Amino acid sequence: MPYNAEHKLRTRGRIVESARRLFNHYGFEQVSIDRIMSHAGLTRGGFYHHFDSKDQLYAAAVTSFASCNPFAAKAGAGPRITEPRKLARMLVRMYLSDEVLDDVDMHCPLYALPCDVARAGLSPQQAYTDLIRSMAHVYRNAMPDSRDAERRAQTIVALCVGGMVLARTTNDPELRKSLRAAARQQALALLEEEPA
Amino acid sequence: MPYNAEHKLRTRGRIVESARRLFNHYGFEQVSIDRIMSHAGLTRGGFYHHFDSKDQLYAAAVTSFASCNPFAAKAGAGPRITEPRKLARMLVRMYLSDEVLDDVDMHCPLYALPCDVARAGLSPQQAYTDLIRSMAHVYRNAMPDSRDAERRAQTIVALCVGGMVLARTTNDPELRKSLRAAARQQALALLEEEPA
DNA sequence: TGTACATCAGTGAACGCGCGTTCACTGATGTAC
DNA sequence: TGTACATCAGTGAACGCGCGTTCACTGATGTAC
Repeated sequence: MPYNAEHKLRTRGRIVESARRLFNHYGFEQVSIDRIMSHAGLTRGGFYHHFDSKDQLYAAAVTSFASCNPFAAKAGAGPRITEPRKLARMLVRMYLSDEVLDDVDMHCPLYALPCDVARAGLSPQQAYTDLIRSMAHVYRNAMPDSRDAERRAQTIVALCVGGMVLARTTNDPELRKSLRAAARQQALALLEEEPA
Repeated sequence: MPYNAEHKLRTRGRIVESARRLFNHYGFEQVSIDRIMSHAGLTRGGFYHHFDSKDQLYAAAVTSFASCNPFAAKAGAGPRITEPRKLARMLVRMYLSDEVLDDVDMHCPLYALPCDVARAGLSPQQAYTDLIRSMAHVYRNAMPDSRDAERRAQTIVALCVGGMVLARTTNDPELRKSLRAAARQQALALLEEEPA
């Protein structure tokens, strides 16, 4: 058998990673297979030894999105944060930061590809639902139990995603800043708020 | 002079309206000029008597949402609302309502097409910026002057858009409801809040 | 150990199709006389 | 009032390009002997 089994798998992984970054950046339709393959250091033709179609690659890329937390690498740099409220505060600040807005590779699928997913099949939608729930869970854990903790947690998620969607769509740098600042301030206030 | 001036304007309006609905439904790339023209009861060739390019049509479609606001027709059914705070409350409730979520023709471009615009040219981005500003303006007007009225207005916009983006992305009906309910409650609270 | 061979990951040219755009033309309209 | 005419909104065929996909080929690799 030529090449060991791992070799093909590693190449496949490179294609998916390349696709994930490019889709994030430019959207599904705007990125050609040729470009994805070149970006992965390969040529067009080999693509169909790994995937049946561009759609199938898309599903693989979305899955790889949701499974790997984009902030993990960054958060891992400093000391590990275990205190729930500290973690929640950091997540809000990071999510809406200039740093993340400017580095497309760290963009969250929730605001990077929401339209593509709304049109896509069921399995990406499930991955997105899980991602929303896991984000809300982090905020929920940062609050004392109360009747409306879940509502506040979901509000924070909406603020984070809404702030970033809007920042991405406008070309006015001042508005990009102030929209995220407004969302951040409100989200942090919701974390500190006394339980109802 | 053949045809009166109004005639061309009316045709143009039909094209824009057709584009607005189809773009909202299927996304910018997925809808061809041919399809837009057919949908408007015209043929492909005439398009360039009205627009220089598909991008320009896109910008016009986004702009048309703000001016010929689809909520207007719905709101127009009842008595005309002039009191700013009442208007703002109604806009929040309508924006995040089941009714609007289920009727794609009423979707706001801010959450229906955000990914398309991130890559698109300048004029669509400008149209989006204007739309964000005009929404914030409605909320701003509903509040007494204060140091942080603008911030609160922008927070409400982020909540509205974030809530709808997430609702569109998930396939869990309960989550679709609760995310919007959370965003709505917070947005309405911000409208009523005492100025800082 | 060395060599011949089979496998298949990867190559790059080519195909077909759809779409944005162009262009020569048509025919409905308002105007001039 | 009737007719000839100029305008230009709208038509539909055609063009060019890019992209998803196919395919015959290459050459690096592990295996058989």
